[in-house]
Amino acid sequence: VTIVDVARISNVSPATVTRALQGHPRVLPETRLRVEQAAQKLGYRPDSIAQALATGATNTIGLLVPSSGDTFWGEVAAGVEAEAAERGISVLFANGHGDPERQRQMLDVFLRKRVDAVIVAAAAGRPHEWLARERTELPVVLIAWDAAVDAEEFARAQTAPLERAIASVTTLELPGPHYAHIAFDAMDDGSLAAQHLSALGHERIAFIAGKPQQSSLLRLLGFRTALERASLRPGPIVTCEESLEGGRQAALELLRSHSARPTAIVAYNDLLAIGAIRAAHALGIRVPEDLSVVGCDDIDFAAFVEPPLTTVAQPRQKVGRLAIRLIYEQEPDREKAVRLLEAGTLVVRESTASVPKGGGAEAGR
Amino acid sequence: VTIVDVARISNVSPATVTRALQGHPRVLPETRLRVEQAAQKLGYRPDSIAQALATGATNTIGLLVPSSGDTFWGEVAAGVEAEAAERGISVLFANGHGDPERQRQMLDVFLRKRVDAVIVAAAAGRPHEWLARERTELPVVLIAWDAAVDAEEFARAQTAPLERAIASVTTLELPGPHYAHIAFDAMDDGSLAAQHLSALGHERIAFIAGKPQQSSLLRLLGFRTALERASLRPGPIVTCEESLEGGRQAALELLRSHSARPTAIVAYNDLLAIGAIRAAHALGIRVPEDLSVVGCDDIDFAAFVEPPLTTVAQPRQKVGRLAIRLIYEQEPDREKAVRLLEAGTLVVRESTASVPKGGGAEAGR
DNA sequence: CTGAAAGCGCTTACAG
DNA sequence: CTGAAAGCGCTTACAG
Repeated sequence: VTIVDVARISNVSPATVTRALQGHPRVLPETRLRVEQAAQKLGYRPDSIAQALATGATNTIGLLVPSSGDTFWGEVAAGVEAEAAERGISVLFANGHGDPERQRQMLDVFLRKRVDAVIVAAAAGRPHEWLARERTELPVVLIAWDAAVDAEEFARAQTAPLERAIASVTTLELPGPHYAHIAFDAMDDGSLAAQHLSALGHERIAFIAGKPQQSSLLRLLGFRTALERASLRPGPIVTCEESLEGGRQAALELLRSHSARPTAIVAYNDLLAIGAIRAAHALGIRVPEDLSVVGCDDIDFAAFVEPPLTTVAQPRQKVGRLAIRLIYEQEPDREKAVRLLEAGTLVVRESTASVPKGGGAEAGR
Repeated sequence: VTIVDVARISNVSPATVTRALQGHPRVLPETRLRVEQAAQKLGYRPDSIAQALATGATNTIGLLVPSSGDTFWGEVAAGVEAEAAERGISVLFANGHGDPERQRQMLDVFLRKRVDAVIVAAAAGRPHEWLARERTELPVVLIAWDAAVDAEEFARAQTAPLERAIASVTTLELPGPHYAHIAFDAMDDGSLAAQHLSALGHERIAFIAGKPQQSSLLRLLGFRTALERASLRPGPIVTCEESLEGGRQAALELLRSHSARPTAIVAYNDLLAIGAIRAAHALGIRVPEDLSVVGCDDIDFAAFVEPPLTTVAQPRQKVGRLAIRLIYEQEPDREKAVRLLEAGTLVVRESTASVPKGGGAEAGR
């Protein structure tokens, strides 16, 4: 059943059917009614494909995630979908599997499907490079692009004077002009975590860092900033693989040391934090009585471990919604890169407590 | 850049461009080359929208999930996406929020976007009813439709003779003809769990059931079947709200009872199982030394609780992939409802162990 | 207020 | 092997 069926039944031309159904002002109320009834009766459903071809807009966006079946990106996707649905926009969904080549292929599919725009979450590689190769004017919004930083730079940021370290990281942040970027405020995450601990009276606070990526570096820098603000010297900083096991190993190293043992640990993310808690358990160190641990991200099971993990939650849904708003509300001034920084919020659970009596370090001696 | 641009540059008609690019056999190798080079040079990307309008196939399917940002359905979605991507099919993604009306709306969008088929995961309500109202021939495959059963029936199945109970549930199972249905084999899940425990020597095994839904009922019936096979009488069966807290309450009830305390519990799902473990901890009952607990689903954090949970994992990705295969490989004999039952697999972790010495019940006396 | 016509970018019989 | 033509189902100036 097409528009001409409706036209025939209601004794008007197809053009009038379009106008009537779209609420075009200059249509006789009576003919509008006739058309609507005919459409209703026939169960007419305008063909979006034909509409898209005629108008040039598909009312569809492409969403590229780095991995699905993951709660974190799943929720970002949920935010995208929800905001899109409210506006009558559909979302084409694809998984880049963290692989730049794969990502490019999916982008190509999106391009051919003539999406209105594409949202790329946690783009692999350097988006401005592979996007440029596609030769397209398609609006792109990046979510949480996390650039790799080289190992040297990473090491330097751990010890370099704070201001200089921050300055050098900041220059890396932009994924290039022309692309809007919505990022989680990683530096603020690190600050929130450290500040929470210093407010609890901790003075020896260690940091477990992850891969040499901007986000890890920024959280570390935020951590350093908060401590400096509290006139505290940062405790030991260790790097590890981003897994439960990595966190466990790192914490073991931190907690076994004979010199002043930290009374608190900030981990780059929740997985590392949970690993650290396991390490503490294994050494007979109680959490939070002897050691406080704070993670970052508030992944799904952060609330389910023992003890439930204090962490910094990211506004995942919000960031997804924002991306859609950016696409459909923003003046398309593509020369100026848009950049939005979204702050996380501290979620206090049971893995943190006031500093143990006597400063806590003694307990380890 | 359209097909006519390519045609002009390569000195052929648009029709020939189509043929050349599609690998149509009857094209002079030389002209094919010319066309390909022109396309390449211009960065020509055939417009899928136009193709869809001309051919009638969009190479796109619609996927409706009950909630996104959930690992379980996220993984089913990942399976769908992966299998689709391998076939060059795109997936339009929408969230029904478990609301039948909402679901219908999204289906309508899919219909207008002329998807080749739609996959509905965990459909809310009675799919054959609301699907019928859409007056469409669109192929539909349902994944894991879980029908509500009325409370009486639910109660009856706990006590009725096994064979009869099974028979009565089975009649409810089909979501109607015309719709393919891929389901997790819930009865087998329950059997696997119970069988694992009886093999460990447990004889007093309780069951914590969830909402009055088919899946809960079937797992219970599977549980009963396995016990009967092992010549064991089922332990107490309690029902509760499907949450951590619900599981905790139910277990409290089970474990506090002065009469013979169960040495093992099968819970309808992992959440309930984890709640049950918390209850045991609170009562000073050790898991798995004094009490074995097995869950079902293998949700993300099942491996992260203390102790890591023994559970029955569902083939989530597989089920997603299967749905796509059904759509693109199946002979479309729409009169015969296709129904696939996918079995889960037991994942043994640390919440189960051999029955405590002396039968265990004594421990509670 | 309404209609006839052209067009969106492709594909596919039908000829040759 | 290749081209001209018609068609997919809508929309939108352009007339009237």
